Amino acid sequence: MSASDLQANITADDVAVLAGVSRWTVNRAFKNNASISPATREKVMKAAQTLGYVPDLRAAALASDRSNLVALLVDDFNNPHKLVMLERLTRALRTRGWDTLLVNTLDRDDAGPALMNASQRRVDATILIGIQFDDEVLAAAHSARRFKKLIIFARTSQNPDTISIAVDDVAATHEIAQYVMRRGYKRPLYLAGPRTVSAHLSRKETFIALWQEHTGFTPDDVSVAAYDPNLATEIIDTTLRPMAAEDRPDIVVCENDALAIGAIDCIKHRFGLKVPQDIAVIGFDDVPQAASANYRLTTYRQPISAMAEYLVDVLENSGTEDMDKMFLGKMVIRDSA
Amino acid sequence: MSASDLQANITADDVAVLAGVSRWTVNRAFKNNASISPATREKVMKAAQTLGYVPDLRAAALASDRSNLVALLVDDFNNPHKLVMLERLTRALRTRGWDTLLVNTLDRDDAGPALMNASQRRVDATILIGIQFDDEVLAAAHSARRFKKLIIFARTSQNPDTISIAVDDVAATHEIAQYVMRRGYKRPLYLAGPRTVSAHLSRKETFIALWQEHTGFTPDDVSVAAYDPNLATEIIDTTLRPMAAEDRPDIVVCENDALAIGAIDCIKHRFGLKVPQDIAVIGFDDVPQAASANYRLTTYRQPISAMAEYLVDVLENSGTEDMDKMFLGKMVIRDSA
DNA sequence: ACGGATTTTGCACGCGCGTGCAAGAAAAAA
DNA sequence: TTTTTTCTTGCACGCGCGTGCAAAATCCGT
Repeated sequence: MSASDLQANITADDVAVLAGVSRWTVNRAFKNNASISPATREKVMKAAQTLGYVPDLRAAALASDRSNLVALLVDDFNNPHKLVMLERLTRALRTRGWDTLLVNTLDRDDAGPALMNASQRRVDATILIGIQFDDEVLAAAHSARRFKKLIIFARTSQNPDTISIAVDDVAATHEIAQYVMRRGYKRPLYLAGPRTVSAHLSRKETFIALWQEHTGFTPDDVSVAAYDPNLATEIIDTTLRPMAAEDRPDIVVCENDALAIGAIDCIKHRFGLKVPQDIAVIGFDDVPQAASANYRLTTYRQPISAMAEYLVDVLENSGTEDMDKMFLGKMVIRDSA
Repeated sequence: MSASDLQANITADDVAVLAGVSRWTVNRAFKNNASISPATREKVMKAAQTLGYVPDLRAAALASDRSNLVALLVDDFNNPHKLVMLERLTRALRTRGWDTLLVNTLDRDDAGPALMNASQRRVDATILIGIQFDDEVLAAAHSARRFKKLIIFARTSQNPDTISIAVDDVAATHEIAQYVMRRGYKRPLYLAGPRTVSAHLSRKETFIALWQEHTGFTPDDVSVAAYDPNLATEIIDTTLRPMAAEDRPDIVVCENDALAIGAIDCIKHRFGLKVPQDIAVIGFDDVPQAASANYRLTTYRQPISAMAEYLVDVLENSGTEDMDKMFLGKMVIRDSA
């Protein structure tokens, strides 16, 4: 057993000795656009390989004040769409050299501590995907000047210090409402998720306003406490249960697919009705299940990959201009409406 | 605008000056079991609050060689069970003071780079949840002595340098096989996921061996290339399609719920058959959807929360004893079998 | 009020690498 | 060959905090 076997941490110095260069040259070899000759780089890399050296990103982050790390705060693990977003985001980030700190916002009051958690790691940006981040929390977070960038993903925000990357809900809801009217549905029920404190025009408000405007009739709506299919099943059950058959909606327009899937389950299995013949259902997101033989859900697909790519663009941009961006998705017509 | 407004990074020194103590006392105030008087701690905390100071975990990690960070490598985002695991793991970790680096193993050949990615952050442990980590990759990773701990979660591994935290597949499969026999099913079809290189007894092999032993008859089996419901639907379709009705299996035993859900969709919607009357289905995992009115899936629930807690125990344990552990889950009987 | 036991506080040094510039080497031009 | 120009390489200093120990402060009983 030689002395080198006992050495716990191999540093650039060790590699430098073996390669016969200075420590700085070693680190340069690992840097992408560094000015170093191909010959020395190869020499260094070979030495690094035999020693099993990889640069220590903690030290690099400390010295340079850039961590290439983003925090991803997630508070809603019931919604299957989260898995899609996580995959797309981590893929785009890692492909372009960014690492992801996944922070589970444990409960409603945990948003503050979760943000603090991220800030202790000195991440370059914090990305919020979820619902519990109301304007109050955002303002508090930003006033503490603890975040270089605060990005709200797949959700619009009115907060001026925040970068919001989302689908244009108003345009999307227009398209959905148009479709619903064109197909001749008369009595929509809007199934919404938890109410956020944000005052901006949500999908629900937009839909209801549009429907009123075009038909003079105000649709009913109900809310589910979380974007959870099983909860949606229960809410639809208690909503439809007391209704006479002729009073029932002819379509349930859902804020997203998680709710739509729960609604379909309820309509088919609790009431023995057919979708779309008895009650149609329309969703939002186009989760993988929406395409399954069982649901064949008509929905609206968000361009998550494009949004994720744009998010990395934002990270790489050091300017100060307004980076908010709205995306357009597209309707996916299947059989449920 | 005062000078302090321009200061980018507030450090413990700044707090120390304001609180009238030394820098070390400031950091002690933020440490849990530090020897510090309640009075000074409060004084320090107040100063920290007015300055908006939080300790820099990068520097702490660098100085102490403990990061309180684990890497979570995930390679299979199609399986809805992953979302459950992610939630439970991040919850257990964060509750007990650990942060999570989520690394998306982008494709089959990315396991090595992904491990390297984790190692550059000098994480205290690397957790593998997925399928692409064959013994070869694990051995390579460990021989590079780059990981303090390599944990395989929810999957058994034969690798001796690895800590495996998983359900006892053999016991679980026994229970499932017993149930299937007791209910009088005669012609099971085993629906398995992608073949791993691991040589150990998988659920499939165990089931088939048990069935042979008890009935003398060898059940058929098919494999799906990924734990993806929609893929499972296609495989079941092509498997059943050429069969005469009387040759069809009377139950499909699935390696997990992702496959079982796809199988049910196929049986019901592609063939118009009833579950369980025409063909029964049994799963593994108990994903949230399994409880939905639509699937009512009979399955086997893994104690993910307990396993996650144990994982943190392992992290906090500095001993060298063998920390592998097998858990027992329990069958959840619903209507699908 | 005093000596010793106990708690609380301060500090030198190091963790591994980045920055920006200057010195050195190599290549190109004269 | 000599002189420029260009490319490579080396280095002092600092990033913010932990470790282990010694000095200082506080406490207790008598």
